[in-house]
Amino acid sequence: MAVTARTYDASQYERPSVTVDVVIFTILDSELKVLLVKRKNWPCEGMWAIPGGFVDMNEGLEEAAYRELREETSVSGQDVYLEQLYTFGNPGRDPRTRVITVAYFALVGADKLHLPEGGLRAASDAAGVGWFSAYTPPLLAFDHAEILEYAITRLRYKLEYTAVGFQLLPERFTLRELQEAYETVLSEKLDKGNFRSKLRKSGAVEATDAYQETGGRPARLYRFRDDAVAEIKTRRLFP
Amino acid sequence: MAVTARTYDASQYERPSVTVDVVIFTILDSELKVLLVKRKNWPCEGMWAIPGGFVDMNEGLEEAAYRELREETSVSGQDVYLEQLYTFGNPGRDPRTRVITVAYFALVGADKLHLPEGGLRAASDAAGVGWFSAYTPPLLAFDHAEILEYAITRLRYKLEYTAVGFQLLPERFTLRELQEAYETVLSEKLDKGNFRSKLRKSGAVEATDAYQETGGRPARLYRFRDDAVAEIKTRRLFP
DNA sequence: GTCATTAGTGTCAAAGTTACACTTAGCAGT
DNA sequence: ACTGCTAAGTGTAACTTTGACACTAATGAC
Repeated sequence: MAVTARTYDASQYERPSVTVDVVIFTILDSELKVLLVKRKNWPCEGMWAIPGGFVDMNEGLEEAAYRELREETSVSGQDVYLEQLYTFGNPGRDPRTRVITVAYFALVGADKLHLPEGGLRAASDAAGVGWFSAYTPPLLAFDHAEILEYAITRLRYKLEYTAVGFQLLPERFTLRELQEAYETVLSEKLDKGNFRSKLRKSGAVEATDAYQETGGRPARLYRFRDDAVAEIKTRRLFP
Repeated sequence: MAVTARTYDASQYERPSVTVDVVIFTILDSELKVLLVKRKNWPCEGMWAIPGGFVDMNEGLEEAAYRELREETSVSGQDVYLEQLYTFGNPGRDPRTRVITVAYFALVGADKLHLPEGGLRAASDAAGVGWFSAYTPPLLAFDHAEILEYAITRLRYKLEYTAVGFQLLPERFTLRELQEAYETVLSEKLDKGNFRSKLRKSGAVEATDAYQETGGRPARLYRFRDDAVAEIKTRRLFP
């Protein structure tokens, strides 16, 4: 920070705007979905965009990201995984003025979503909200396609090395559901036996005594053991 | 970016300042060193700080980081590894005004350094420059201790999974020097045989026909094969 | 009962990791 | 010129992880 710069009277310089954008992922219908909002105003009106907003003067960045998340999905802080992604600041990425955006990505369990569809906030710049397939999104405003791509790459990395995938599922889930979530995000088939034995060794989940109906033999429901996260974070969890 | 926020007339809001800070690492005397500057002015005058400066209105973030790097070390873009680290933006991290800083980290080969000591820039906020042990830095200004810690963590990660360690060494190096660089950064002893066989399999280096004197048998000098980087980046290089 | 379907476990070969011992090449002292 | 020291550089064998695949178990439909 401002250490070796020319001596600086802060008030006399033009300053960029700073926003946070939050790439919100969930899994619906066995697909990785991202939440997008439709722009109402110039520029890029009518196009879809990653939700975001200006950082208030007395608000931390993460705080702002949580606020956006709450405004968009009514999901509270405890129920999501939120992580800073990257900061995008090319001059010219927004035609109005210099805007630097700190992008976050969030994982929300489908069960946590009281879908915002129809329940749009009042004083909004958005003309609509919806979940879109993350791999085949509509044409996006500004440089948001780049941000989304970056978020997907990071999500895949995270999933391979940490236990963060649980955040995409309801609190209790079958191992098949978990495996499908991983397969969806990684776009890759995993071996059932190997997936399960690795999970067992990691100690990341514990069995509940409930079962879920399926087409065949009922599947045991599992729960994520959050006290195990710390360990797991360090070693690779899945192939 | 600014999508769902209240309708927004940019001119009427107060805006934060945005800076870039660059954590510059090198290896000197078998130690991981970080470049720090001594602050001349309030606040935190007399304390050491990570070099940084304000982002100009028409300048990209990475561009600004390269500029800082050049100003501080006279090292050009080709000779360094530079990567965005994290954005720190707690209100109150700078007592003067709201400052959001985009932190970068840089790896510079010791041979590239025309040391800035004595050759300080003129119109500077800094009263001194120096290389410090990254693990036992002096008391740092603002939240720079946190930034440094974060940078070290990231550097270690990077080193384990990519071939980025070469950036810390001169163009030609012995395998022992390379191993020592890794050991220094990871703070961990590595096995000579395993280190070498892994390197051989990876194809990351090629032998030159020069040798370097040592206490015993002379050591072959190697060169980094930059055409191999692309592949290596994806798989884990060292234990 | 049989069949279809999905849950869940076990095995084994191939690949990778780790610890450690060995050979090689230069230098210095006698 | 031999001996011993130092550091370069290679090899091997036990162990662990991985990946492919086959097998058994529990339920509903017929």
